[in-house]
Amino acid sequence: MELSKNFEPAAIEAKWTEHWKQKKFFKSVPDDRPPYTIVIPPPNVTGVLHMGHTLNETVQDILIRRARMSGFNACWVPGSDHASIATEAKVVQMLKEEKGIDKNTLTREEFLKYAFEWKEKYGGIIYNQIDRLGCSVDWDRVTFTMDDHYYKAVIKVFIDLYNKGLIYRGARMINWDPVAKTALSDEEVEYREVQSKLYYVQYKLDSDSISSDQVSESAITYWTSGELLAKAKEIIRNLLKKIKTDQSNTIEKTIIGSVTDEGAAFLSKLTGVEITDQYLHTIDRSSFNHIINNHGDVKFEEKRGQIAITENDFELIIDVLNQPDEIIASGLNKQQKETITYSKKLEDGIIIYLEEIRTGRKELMLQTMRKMKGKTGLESSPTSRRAMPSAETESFSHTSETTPAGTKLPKIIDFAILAETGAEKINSEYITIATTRPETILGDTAICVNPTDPRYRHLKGAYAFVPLINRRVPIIFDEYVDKEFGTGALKITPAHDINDYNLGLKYNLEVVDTLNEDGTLSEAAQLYIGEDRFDVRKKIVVDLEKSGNLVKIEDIVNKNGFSQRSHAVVEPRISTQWFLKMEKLAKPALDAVLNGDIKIHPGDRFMATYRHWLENVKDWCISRQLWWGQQIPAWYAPDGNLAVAATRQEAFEILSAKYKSLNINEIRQDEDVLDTWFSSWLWPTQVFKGITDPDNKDVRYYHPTSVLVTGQDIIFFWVARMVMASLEYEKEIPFEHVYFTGMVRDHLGRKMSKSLGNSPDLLELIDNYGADAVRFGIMISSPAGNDLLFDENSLEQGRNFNNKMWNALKLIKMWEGRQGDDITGKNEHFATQWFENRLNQAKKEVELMHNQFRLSEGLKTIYSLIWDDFCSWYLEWVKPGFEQPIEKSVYEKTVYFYGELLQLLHPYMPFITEEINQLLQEQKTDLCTKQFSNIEGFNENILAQGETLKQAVTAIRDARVKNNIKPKEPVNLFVQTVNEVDYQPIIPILQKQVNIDSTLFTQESVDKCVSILLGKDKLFVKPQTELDTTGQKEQLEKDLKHFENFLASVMKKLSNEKFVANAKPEVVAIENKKKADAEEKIKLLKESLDKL
RNA sequence: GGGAGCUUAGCUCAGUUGGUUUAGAGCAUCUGCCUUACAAGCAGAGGGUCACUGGUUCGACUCCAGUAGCUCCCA
Repeated sequence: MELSKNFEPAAIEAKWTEHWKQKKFFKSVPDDRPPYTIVIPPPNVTGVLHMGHTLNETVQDILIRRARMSGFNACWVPGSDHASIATEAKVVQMLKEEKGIDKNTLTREEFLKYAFEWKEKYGGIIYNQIDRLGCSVDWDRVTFTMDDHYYKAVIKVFIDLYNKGLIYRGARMINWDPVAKTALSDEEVEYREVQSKLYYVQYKLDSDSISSDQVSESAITYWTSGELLAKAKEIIRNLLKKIKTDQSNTIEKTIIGSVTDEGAAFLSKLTGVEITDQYLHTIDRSSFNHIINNHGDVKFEEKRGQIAITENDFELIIDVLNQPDEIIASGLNKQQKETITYSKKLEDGIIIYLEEIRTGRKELMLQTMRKMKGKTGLESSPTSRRAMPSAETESFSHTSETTPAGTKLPKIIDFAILAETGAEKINSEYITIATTRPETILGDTAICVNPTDPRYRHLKGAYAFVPLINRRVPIIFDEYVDKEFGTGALKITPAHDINDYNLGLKYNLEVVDTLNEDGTLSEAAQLYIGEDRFDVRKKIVVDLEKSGNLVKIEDIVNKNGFSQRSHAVVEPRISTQWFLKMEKLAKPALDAVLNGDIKIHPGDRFMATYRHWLENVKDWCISRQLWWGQQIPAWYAPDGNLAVAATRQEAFEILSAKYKSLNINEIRQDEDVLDTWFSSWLWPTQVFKGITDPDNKDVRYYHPTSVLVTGQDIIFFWVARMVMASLEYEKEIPFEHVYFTGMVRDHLGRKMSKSLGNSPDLLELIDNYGADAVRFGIMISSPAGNDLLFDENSLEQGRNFNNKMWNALKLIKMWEGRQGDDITGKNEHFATQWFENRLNQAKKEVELMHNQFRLSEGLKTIYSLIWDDFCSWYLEWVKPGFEQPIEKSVYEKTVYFYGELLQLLHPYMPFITEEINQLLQEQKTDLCTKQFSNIEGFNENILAQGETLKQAVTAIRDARVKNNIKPKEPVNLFVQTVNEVDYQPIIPILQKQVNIDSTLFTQESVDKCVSILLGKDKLFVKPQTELDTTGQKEQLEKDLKHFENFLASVMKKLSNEKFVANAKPEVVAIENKKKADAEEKIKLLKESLDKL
């Protein structure tokens, strides 16, 4: 048989795909074997596979193929989801462009007919791609989220959750896509930075509403004792957050302090309020642990719920305020104790002053000062003058009252909390707000300022007028407002901003919805009615300027929400939608992951994300104003009362109980459909019909599935919700493992996107490189969870690998016809023995990596096993001379080894391995179903001999190059070693590999040779021609230098008494051995140098 | 603004409880080879203050803290 020069994937891939299908290898039905199940994360039915999918499907195929070859009943369910918004948008566009039909002229039924036609036409693209990639899915189980049974399941779940009281209908602020004219879930909105303008607009104040005495007050911040307490807690908490290291429970503990009389007097003076509250710093449990762990000599005790720290470690404060802004003073205080006083400016203009009183640990203090060098004028003014914060600041001090009497004086911390003074001039005629969306001022119903903001303190109870429409709106005070942003005054538009909406609820503000569905202004806006929001923005700026309300315009970069589907700017909008209460569902879903029932890979990198989301879960808006999807099974009587039921008839029966005279045709079904994720969260269950046919044989066998492979970006959208759905409806987790793949980027690290044109076409890649090479390329550099920088170079590497394997096949096939008798004791026997051990070792490594989902490393191991160990070493070692026969047993072993290698690689590169396996020798079974045999042990000693052989070959080749000894010139070899036995088996191969005539063992150095240090042994290579020693001398000197440096570092360790005393004995022994070895090598090298 | 993570060779990444003969791989680079499986190859080589600053320790790429830069998620 003639084999082509290079491997040609195209025909071979088609052949095997067809063969596998015909044999139904990937069809799975429940049997006695343990199941291994994967459900594909359903891609969008009308989309195409991008590189992210490709990575995903490849990972799944590797897992499922390996499981199939390891005794499992492997089942991989393919399918796709209906992607309501994306698909509907595409169908609408197609109707318009291809048929000239406007969606509005169609009935729902007509539209759906077109949509299904579209799905039939384009839905196959994605399945074809999965097929071409070699994915071993069970095509008999392909599922689509709009299949009849699936549709019913979604409806059933909706009704069930409604009856459980978890689904409700309500008016809420939602994300509105004015182009698709539908609500979007939070996850379907993408935030992007855009260049925009910040408009400063002044609103005239209603002068009657401002009391005059308030205006005259100075701008100093006043706090009530309660406010001060809260503020202090917040500051300390924020500071301590920085040193929070573990995520254990956040039980709050009081750590230090209470106010002294002196401190209380100061606070009273500052606030004008009598201080009765205890002034406490709080700290959370994890910060506390951190301090305990990192300051070993911290002593603390609990007393009346307070813990007094009595440690004397300066570091604590450094940790808390790790970078003081300024050291104000240092020196001795009245009690002749060393003190250091420094300040830290915090947000909100608050300065915290701390005074450290040291009790004799001068050195530590100096050390700390050194740290602060450059930040302070400390060194030039080491005065003993006690710092007195200047005129406008005062300080007070206190000691911890919780320190038990008689104990060593604890550290004393002085502090003062001060308000920064010097606010802007008060304007009692106008209040100026800043906004990026001036068109929304028509919906303003309040202005909000921060209650601690001195600039607006005088406006309590005041009103202002909205420009152009003169609506009188109140000025309200809420902590929510950021004093730093804009003017510190915020206009409130409850109908068009989620935060404003919440404030509206809190302060009972009027809601004025100024927008229509399509993004034009409504009648409620009073002006610009019917005009687009962006046109109005331009116009209103002009009008505000004319009316004298526009103060200034600044450039600003801010984030806008865009619809993931239509890319329109999303409008927050009040709307009546259906919601699912998440809290009760979230709890068990969180527990399942926290208690380890579901294991996330890699490690727990994504645990925090999962947890964070489930602990802060919000109700899920599940309705969408579309036609493509499951229509909400809610039916309305003419007066708006509703019933939730699967059919019109059932709904009618419920409603007619209330309305005796109701006609069945009078009731009307809700127009909206359900969010696509509301169907895909049932995926692991309903692909086995678990919802529509509970407890059926399939779902009992396959569920919970083994592993879910998906991108980390849909932890919320999908992973968490599937856990909820399975726990609710199957009473068990949906999958045991979750494997997160990274994001695929281009080789410059940019996201793949259509607009950048950096997203390659999968089928084109397969055409160019072959599916195996694509799989190889995408896997070789994608450790779990890491982003993958996709580069066609790695596909090239895959293609080269294919050719390497192809050529190895050709070589072995050449030997097939020239098998000779076995010769006992012939040298090739070492090669087969060695490779057998090496193979077992590698198999073990690969198994280990698979168990840890380290697939990329598994592939690397196999790649190097095949290329380096098998092709570069083993085949060269057993290769017979030109036109010489090969021993029969060696040939057979070689064929066997190659078969084993192919099987090991098969899950990663299924096509070429099947093909070569088939060509290697006639096979009874196909590789894809061939079961792995048990892994046998390996002999370390033989592996070590193999290593010696490899090193000797490399070293002698290197010596030849460096000393200009031609490869064709035979040399003699002398080996100086105490382990002759280890050299005996490898010498024949060594001689053959580096063209050695004869080998002798020697006890002494040999003249006129190149000497090579190999471990503790010495090799002398004696050429026939005269030796040029300059190169060799250089090399020897270099080696000598290296070992001398090494010896020095070892000696440094060994001469350290503490090391010898504290380190484990075996570690010391190792160091001693290193020393002895190094000394010996240095001796050998010196000898060699002397000879020259 | 809040949270999570990353930083090791030109590039992409390993480095498994702190001690492995003073850090490994692939790609890229350089040198020599059209050697009878493979030039999409073979044989060699060079290249790293493990981001920075401190701390803990007899000992730190590894543990801790801070700083800087980058990324993602949430708002």
